[in-house]
Amino acid sequence: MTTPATYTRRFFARDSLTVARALVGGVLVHETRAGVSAGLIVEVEAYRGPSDRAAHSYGGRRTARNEVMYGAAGHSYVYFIYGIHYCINVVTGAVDVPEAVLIRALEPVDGLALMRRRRGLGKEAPAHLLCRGPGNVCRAMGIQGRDNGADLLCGALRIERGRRVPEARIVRAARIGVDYAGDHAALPWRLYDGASRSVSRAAGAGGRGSGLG
DNA sequence: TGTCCGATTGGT
DNA sequence: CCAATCGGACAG
Repeated sequence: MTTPATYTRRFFARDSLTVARALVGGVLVHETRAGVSAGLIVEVEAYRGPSDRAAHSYGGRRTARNEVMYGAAGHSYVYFIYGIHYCINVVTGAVDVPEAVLIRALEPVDGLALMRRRRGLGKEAPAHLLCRGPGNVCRAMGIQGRDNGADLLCGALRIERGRRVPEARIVRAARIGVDYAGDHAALPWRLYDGASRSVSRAAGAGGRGSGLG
């Protein structure tokens, strides 16, 4: 095997919508004592900083929780939500520009058995259900609060270059669970691969078509 | 310290 | 549609 290609700091240091688009097709990898797990990124959401009402950094809000959003791009922003789930973001933009990309779904490519175990699912569980939705991504990948701030350019938790997804397959829609953001809730800043069955339920999977022809 | 609420999920 | 479940944000 050859060494997998990685992204550069500069790649992540762009605006979050641009990075979000470029990350579809990337690969999230996590090496732990339990083993390696990895998945193709098929669904993301861009959170665009202080002007974005849906962002944790809206209005320049800066707390212990979202502090890493203000740091260098390419690091993880992991937070705990609803008393149950973790969500992982990739910090983007320049230092002091608090933007991020939320990883909402992966298409599993490695460590499927480990993912099933972490999810508490049987061996028959379909691959496309393992990392469907941001909470499930973290559960299946073994990502927790201690992974907040990790440098995703290298290390146990990282993002590698994967496949190039054609623009024609990219679906852009409103972000999920941000109704509190008023007008901003409708902006098309959720991007996903319309050809993937691994996208979250909210994105159109689990029933009818995905919106792609 | 007290209260409110969430970038979710899974089942009804 | 709704409950689960608890850390974070903020008012006092």
